Amino acid sequence: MEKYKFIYSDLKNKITNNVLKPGEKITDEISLCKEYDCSRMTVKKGMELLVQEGLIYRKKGLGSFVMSHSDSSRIEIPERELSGLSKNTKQSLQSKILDFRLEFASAKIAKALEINQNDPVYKINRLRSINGRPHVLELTYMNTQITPGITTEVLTHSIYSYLENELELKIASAKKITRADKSTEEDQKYLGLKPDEPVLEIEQIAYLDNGAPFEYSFSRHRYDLFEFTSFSVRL
Amino acid sequence: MEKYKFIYSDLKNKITNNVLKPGEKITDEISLCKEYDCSRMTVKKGMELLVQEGLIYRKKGLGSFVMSHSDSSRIEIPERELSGLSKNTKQSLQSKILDFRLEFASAKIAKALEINQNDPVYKINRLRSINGRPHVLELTYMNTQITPGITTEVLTHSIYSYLENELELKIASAKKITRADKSTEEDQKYLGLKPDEPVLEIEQIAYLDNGAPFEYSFSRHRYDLFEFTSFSVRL
DNA sequence: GAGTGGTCTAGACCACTTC
DNA sequence: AAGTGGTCTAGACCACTCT
Repeated sequence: MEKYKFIYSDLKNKITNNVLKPGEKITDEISLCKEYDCSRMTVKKGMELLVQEGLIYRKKGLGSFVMSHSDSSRIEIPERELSGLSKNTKQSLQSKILDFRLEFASAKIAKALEINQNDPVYKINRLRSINGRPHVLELTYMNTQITPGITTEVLTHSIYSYLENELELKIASAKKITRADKSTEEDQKYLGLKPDEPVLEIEQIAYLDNGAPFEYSFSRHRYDLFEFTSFSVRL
Repeated sequence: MEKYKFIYSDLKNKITNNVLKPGEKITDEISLCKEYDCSRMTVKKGMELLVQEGLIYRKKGLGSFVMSHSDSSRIEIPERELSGLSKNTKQSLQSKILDFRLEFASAKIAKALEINQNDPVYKINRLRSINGRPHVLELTYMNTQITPGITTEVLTHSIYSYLENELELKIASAKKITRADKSTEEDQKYLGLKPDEPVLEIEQIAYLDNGAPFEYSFSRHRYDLFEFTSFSVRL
């Protein structure tokens, strides 16, 4: 592991394990250089990751300090996470395939996936449940050129691990749009919602490390089971 | 302005003005060093900001490339933005004060603002409209110690500009939780929603540059007028 | 082999805070 | 004045991609 990532994860561990407590001052950069046997720039690079994550804040002339952290009851999904679910819960996750077919790309889908209209795409509609309880309805379109060989077998497990382990593709980034929406009859049927109960929809385009969009998806979550957390820092 | 920020904003301008087009290769680091008369680390620091924003991607051995960008019809609010609205729209924004009073902090509010229960807090309930049309119902709690002197006068304008210009406080970061919710009768009344129409709620704790939380707010947006965009990069 | 970005160094100078 | 983090330099070496 790179030095700066080691410093980042080492300090992160100390914060989450409460070895470094909220409000507490963190050892200064020069001392950390000696502790980790590296240059100041490397310490800075590691610390910067902690700042971006909202775990610490730093003030010129004063030092670096641990920020206070929270806890919640719903399923929290950090905005940074790229996968839909898999890594975010240690509970048992099932996927029921509602629809799986090839389609001609519509104008909207073609634009998102940066392909031509009417190019073939996989259309995947899955109901994802945790401990047998429906949580999310996930509609996914994928580029058949980039991600060939999708089967029902792959879909019942994790698409992402197939892409990374079998196809050796590197997932690099994702654009997300979050909105609230009235539930449709389909939502109500599969998620067990009443007609007046809404969903939280995440529209996502996921990109490989070569900038190519390989997935365009719409995840409709039960409004009472999900919330998305994020942290932003001023430039 | 610092050199790396100049490089960042200069390249950003070239991308948004389509001087650098989607997919196009960006001049390599060494050449940029000469162009901007600086070291490689400085060029890197500027480019890194563009990567975080999803404007470019970089590949070892290949170069840096402009990512494709989108456009939308609703009001888009980048997740990075800290303010509620003010900067995100050039249209006329009005604030109607529905409630403004002092209250004893509840356990929940005290925890968020890191004060003691029953400490005094400002409670502010505002209806924010754009071009006369109600968009957001904003319930805000503020620490009276940190942000004294809040008046109806201040509230009808921007709280943020009062804090930054009058009190000279520096707003540094914010934690946000995004969720969908059924509209309450109050939501329906002020936002003009039908009973079955939902809201998009953003719960936010905003922090100063000394790590102190000064604001805890709940913004309930019309579901059909808002969506929140975000971009995430794998570490 | 030539070109690219990624990591890292060992300093320098500055701005800010506290004493 | 001493201590802190922020910016910047002018290199080094490595890993990766393409030819």
